[in-house]
Amino acid sequence: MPTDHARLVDRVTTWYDDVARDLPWRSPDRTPWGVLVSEVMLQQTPVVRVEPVWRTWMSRWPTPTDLAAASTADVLRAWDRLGYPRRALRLAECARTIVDRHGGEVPDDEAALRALPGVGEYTAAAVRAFAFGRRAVVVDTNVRRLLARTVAGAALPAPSYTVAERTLAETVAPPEDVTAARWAAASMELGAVVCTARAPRCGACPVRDLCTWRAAGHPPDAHAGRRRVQAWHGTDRQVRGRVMAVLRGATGPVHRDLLADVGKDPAQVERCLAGLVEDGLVEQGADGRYALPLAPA
DNA sequence: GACTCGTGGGT
DNA sequence: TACCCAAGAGT
Repeated sequence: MPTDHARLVDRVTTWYDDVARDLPWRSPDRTPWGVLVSEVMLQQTPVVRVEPVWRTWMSRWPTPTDLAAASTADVLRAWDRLGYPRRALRLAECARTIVDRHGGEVPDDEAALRALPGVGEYTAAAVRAFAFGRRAVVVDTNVRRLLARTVAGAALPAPSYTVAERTLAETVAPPEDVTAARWAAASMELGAVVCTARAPRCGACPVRDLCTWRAAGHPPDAHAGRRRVQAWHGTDRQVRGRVMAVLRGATGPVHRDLLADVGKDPAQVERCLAGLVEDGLVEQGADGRYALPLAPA
């Protein structure tokens, strides 16, 4: 099926050249560091929420050296409500690692990128493709869905990333650096704005005539009902989030009494505070009050 | 592999 | 309203 894959790549990349969103980390004057920051922020967080935070962040800490010197409290406040604040800690540690081991420059090879805190298979590939224009097999949730539909004929990919998907993505990715990098950006974009999870806009799709899922009459998700739903109400994550929101908004250390109402169960609040301290997101002073950590973690 | 980890908008 | 889901990583 190389011919079909080549047609898919050609159509999607041509479409992308016309309609790509004008995102700041795609600007011609972008830096590898700016790309890396965007990728970490975009992990599980929508573009619309990341963009303003990214702009402020890059203005304040334009290089890894700048971020490496920042206090943890400043980093966590700048992260604001992007969610999963441990990512912010990892990004700061990532900056320090880049300064210590790579002379302040974002590395461009796979192994060095993967060794950075907060950088996994996806992010390493994305940085190689988007920051350095290298061929990398970039597979995120958008690409998984796009390939599931167009090639595999399924409504949605399997709940967890499979070897078969990885192999398929490797096969579809074109061999040349420039084309592969374009395909990486274009396939993600199509999944994000047209081939969406809930209400795909097939009428606007440049490859609708090639789509196996469409040809099969849009069969329903075979994994429906077996997908684990993310619990939220009453969970530790909700309580942790409330604690972090209070501490971000506080000007100084906060007494435990002011944190009592973030959860119904005092034991849960206690457990969450201990976990946040353990994670390096919160510090408890000698007087017992809580605050965002001052020194770099 | 199964779990955990935030937040807010769309349907 | 309740649920779904978003450029994943680390344990």
